[in-house]
Amino acid sequence: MAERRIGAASSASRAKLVRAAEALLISEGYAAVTSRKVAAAADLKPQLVHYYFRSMDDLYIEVFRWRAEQALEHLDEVLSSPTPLTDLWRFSNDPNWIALSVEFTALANHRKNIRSEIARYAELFRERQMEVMASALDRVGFDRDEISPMIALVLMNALSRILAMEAGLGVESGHAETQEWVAGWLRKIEPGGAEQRVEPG
Amino acid sequence: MAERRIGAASSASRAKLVRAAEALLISEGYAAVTSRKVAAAADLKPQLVHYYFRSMDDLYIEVFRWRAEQALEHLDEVLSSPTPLTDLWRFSNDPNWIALSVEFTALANHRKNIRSEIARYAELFRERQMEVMASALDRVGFDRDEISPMIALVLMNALSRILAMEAGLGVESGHAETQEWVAGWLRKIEPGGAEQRVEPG
DNA sequence: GTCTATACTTCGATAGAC
DNA sequence: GTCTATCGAAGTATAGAC
Repeated sequence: MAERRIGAASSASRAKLVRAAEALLISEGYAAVTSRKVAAAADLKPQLVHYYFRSMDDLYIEVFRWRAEQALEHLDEVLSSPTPLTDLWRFSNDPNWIALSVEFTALANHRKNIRSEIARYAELFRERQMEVMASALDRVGFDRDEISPMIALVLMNALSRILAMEAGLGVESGHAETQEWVAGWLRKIEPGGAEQRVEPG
Repeated sequence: MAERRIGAASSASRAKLVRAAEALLISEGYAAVTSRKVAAAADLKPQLVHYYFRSMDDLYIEVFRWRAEQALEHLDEVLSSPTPLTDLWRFSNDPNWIALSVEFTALANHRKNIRSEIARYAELFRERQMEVMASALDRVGFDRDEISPMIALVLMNALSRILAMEAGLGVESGHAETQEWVAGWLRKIEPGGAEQRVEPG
């Protein structure tokens, strides 16, 4: 049978749908991202979702790609920041980004297409962030045999994500103490970033 | 209007539904946990789900409570283990537990009832795990001013969860190195647990 | 290229039979 | 106390009009 026609990638309606879907994903979760709700939020007819996207999964993937590309560009800026690690820490703490991550992780666990797309970008992120971490540690003169940039990166990433996720749930035990510990390290490595530190919690 | 009647908590059918729902949650995600699919997996009629649970959310919460209570009991056993930290690390790495965590975290972000239930248990877990961590560090004679048990706990928890989540997605950069780093610490603190270490990845 | 009318599937939930 | 018959709402997706 003939393939159903798909709307142009440059369409304004299409872009509206992607942005509406992202907002819904963050505020209500992937199960609430239905063709009807997305269309309503974009002020369009539900059937348009299926005209511009072959399936709902395709729409999810488009949302992810759009945001991931934005994040990669942001990482490029961070790389030339005077306080890259502090910026990196704050970036991983962004509530919207965390909410999206949770949704996509859940989705990815059960949809092969989405999983491979996320894995691809996750490797890109780690690669890009490694440049940031390695150059930051080098600049302060840390010995690579004592503190591995990769381990430091994975650690920082894990901490920021879990702290943000827990904070979103209202779990706070140990957060203040851990945030202060991280802040101490950041002050040591990037004295300039200290005063712009985000409040813990 | 009169409240709909709800089946007895001791019912065998009810228990079958909870277990079927958990299996579905892990294998297909919360969006796939519908009354019809749960009933089919439990070999019961779909309407029974609504007889035993006021809503689907109530069923999700019941699944969570059941598994969380099991986890708390497990933590009690770990507390008296010769290698508590190694056990804790392995526990947080359990793929089924991680999959459930991801699903419930996503659910909790958008459902107040579920969120408060998860937050409640998360605090209980941290409390119980703090006993494990503090006693383990004390036993080896670590100085609490140099290494805080709470920070060590949050760190270990964050690492194990993120590593397991990423591994589930197929993301592996830096994992071997980080796993080995953790294993090194565990060997230092719990020499007995080294040879039973789980393979990284 | 863009959008609408419509098909038909599956959902949560309740009222009522046993 | 247990289970079934059934409803109305909501879901994805396609075929066809403009």
